[in-house]
Amino acid sequence: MENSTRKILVTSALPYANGSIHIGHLVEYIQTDIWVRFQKLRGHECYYVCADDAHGTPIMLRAQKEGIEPEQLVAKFNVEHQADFADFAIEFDNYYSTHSDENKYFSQLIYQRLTEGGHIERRTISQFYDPVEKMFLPDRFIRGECPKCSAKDQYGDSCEVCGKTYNPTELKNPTSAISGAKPIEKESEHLFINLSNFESMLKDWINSGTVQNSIKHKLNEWFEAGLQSWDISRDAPYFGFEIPGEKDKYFYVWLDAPIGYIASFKNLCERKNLNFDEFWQANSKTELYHFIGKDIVYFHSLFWPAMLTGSGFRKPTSVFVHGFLTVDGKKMSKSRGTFINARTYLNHLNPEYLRYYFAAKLNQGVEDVDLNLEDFCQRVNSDLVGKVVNIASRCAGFISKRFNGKLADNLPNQELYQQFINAGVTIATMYEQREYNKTVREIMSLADQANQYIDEHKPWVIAKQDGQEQELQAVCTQGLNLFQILMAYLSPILPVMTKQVEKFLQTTLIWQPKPLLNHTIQQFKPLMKRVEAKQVAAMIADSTESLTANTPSKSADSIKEIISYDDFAKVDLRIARIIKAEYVEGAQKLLCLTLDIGEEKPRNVFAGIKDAYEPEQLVNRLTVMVANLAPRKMRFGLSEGMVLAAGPGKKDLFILSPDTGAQPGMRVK
RNA sequence: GGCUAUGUAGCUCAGUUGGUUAGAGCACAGCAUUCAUAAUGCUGUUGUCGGUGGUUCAAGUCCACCCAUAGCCA
Repeated sequence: MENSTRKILVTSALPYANGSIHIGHLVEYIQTDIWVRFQKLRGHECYYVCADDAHGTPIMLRAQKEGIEPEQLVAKFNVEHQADFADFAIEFDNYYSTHSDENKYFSQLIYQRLTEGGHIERRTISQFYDPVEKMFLPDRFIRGECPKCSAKDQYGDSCEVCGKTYNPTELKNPTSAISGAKPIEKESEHLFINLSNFESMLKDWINSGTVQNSIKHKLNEWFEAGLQSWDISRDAPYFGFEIPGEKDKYFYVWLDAPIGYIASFKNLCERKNLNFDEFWQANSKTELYHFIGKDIVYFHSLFWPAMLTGSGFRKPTSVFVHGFLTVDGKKMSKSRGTFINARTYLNHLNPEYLRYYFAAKLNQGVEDVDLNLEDFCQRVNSDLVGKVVNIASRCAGFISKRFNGKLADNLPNQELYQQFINAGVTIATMYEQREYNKTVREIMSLADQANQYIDEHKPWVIAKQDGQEQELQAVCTQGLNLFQILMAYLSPILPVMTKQVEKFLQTTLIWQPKPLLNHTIQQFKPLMKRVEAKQVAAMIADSTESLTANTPSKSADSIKEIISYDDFAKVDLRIARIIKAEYVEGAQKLLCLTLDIGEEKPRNVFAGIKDAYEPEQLVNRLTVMVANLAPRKMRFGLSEGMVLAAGPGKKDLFILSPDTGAQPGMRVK
């Protein structure tokens, strides 16, 4: 380990601004955050930047569906993401968005330099085009029958049934997932980065220890297959940055996404007055690391270094690839309740349980990480509560009660203290190499030693002997000082508990602290509660539930969990008279209903029942509506509630009718 | 389908270039202890090392094939 101060820039992959953060994402952010906190703790100059990945077709379409501008959608998720990260104690130096001025500037600059360097080529390609929505369709938005096994309703790139990969144009009976229309093939000129220009540079770079071995193998395999040019343009309509000098062409989201690392850092530099060039110029002496998942290796170890080199910037020092998260040995699943959103977790459990558990499992490899829920409870409880916190808990009582919070003025076992300090060398190496599982094992074996020390000296026996006060104070002082070192080593993993410990010990934890002697500490308060299996069960139930609410399944719809009357009473249902029903221009499924529920002004509600009812069938009918549902802005106007209907959908939808005698505005209860 | 990983005790994982009776933590059992959030200490049980075949004096470790799981195929 170098003694001099290193200058390090670290990134995590940019989460897509189209959905919530879930515990799978958190593996990476927690892994990165621990590494960054470790570097900072050791006195290095380290910056951790990230951003939302805000561009692309899915975001454009989702915003359209919600009837808002993509900027609004992206802004909403930015706030949500930042709140989730903050609550998991993930501490970015800057969290930004790829939809920013800085990113636009760097995207255009890099493109311009690549053009000048002769790395951009043009080619006309033929793609599926949705004639209704008037847009080219990304593979994921085309559905059809698999050309090989004829499985129905498959994506445009591969078949989930037989695993075959193909081009969307090979699908049988293709339809647009957006409009349902039959797509037509249409030609368009696209821009490509000529990757083969960078082949020898990439080979050298990849074979010089920048990625883990298994990733190197994978990349070499791609080299053998031959590098193809990379399509970096998309046609309008597209949410992204326009390509300078082109008409209706935008940068593909994957071009400006990694540039977001640069942009976010630039933004930080301006706020903190840092030297941008020192970190990004071609011959930079600083270190640059990207933490990513194994699914995006391609972008970060081929395209990205090529883009950087071709535009006169430095390349990453290393790309650190990790595996995916499984829960109880299986892929996260919504139906099993193991697709757990960050916020759902936070509603039930302490974030540091997860930070610790991931740390206890993570290594520098690319294998998947398994969250075994039973193991999670046992591990957290026995390691953190039973071993580590217990050391403080069993010593602090004596110090408070018998010595008024004052520690002894010397350590009875200097040697043991020094042994703990010496272990820091190994622990630091393990942190540096991202072998957190080894770090944790090492720290826990120290915790075992500390407990053995206390057990050997039996303060509870000494406490009952007259004239042994000094001995009692000394043993407890030793125990608490060993605890101090353990917490210092754990502080990158447990930053929140670290703060509580600093308050308790009345000190600031540094990497290898001096013993606290002749020093007054505060009364001990429990630093961490045990995880209870029922909390985990509640979290799983919660995750399972949110699914049934979002995607009603056609078959075997099971009854949801029992709710209280109070929960039910929150829904204000009213009898409504449909005074007007009309088609909505441009809408696939909607009818616009005007509803009288006895209010001064009738309500305007959009209902997805166009296939099931003609407007004239509905006029003057009574039905039931949810009157206190938050109004929702849709592409066609504001919907002020919803009418209730049963059935699987399309033609099979049946709205409710009250019995004769009910009047508009009556409460349904 | 091709490729890349992974598969070791009930659970989570270590096992260096092949070398004696295969390890750790958790869980479990017994004993001790009662300072501590029933926490801690000591002792102990547990394995056809995914399967089959092969190379070798010797294979968890190398080779081939197969099975399972995950990812990638721009």
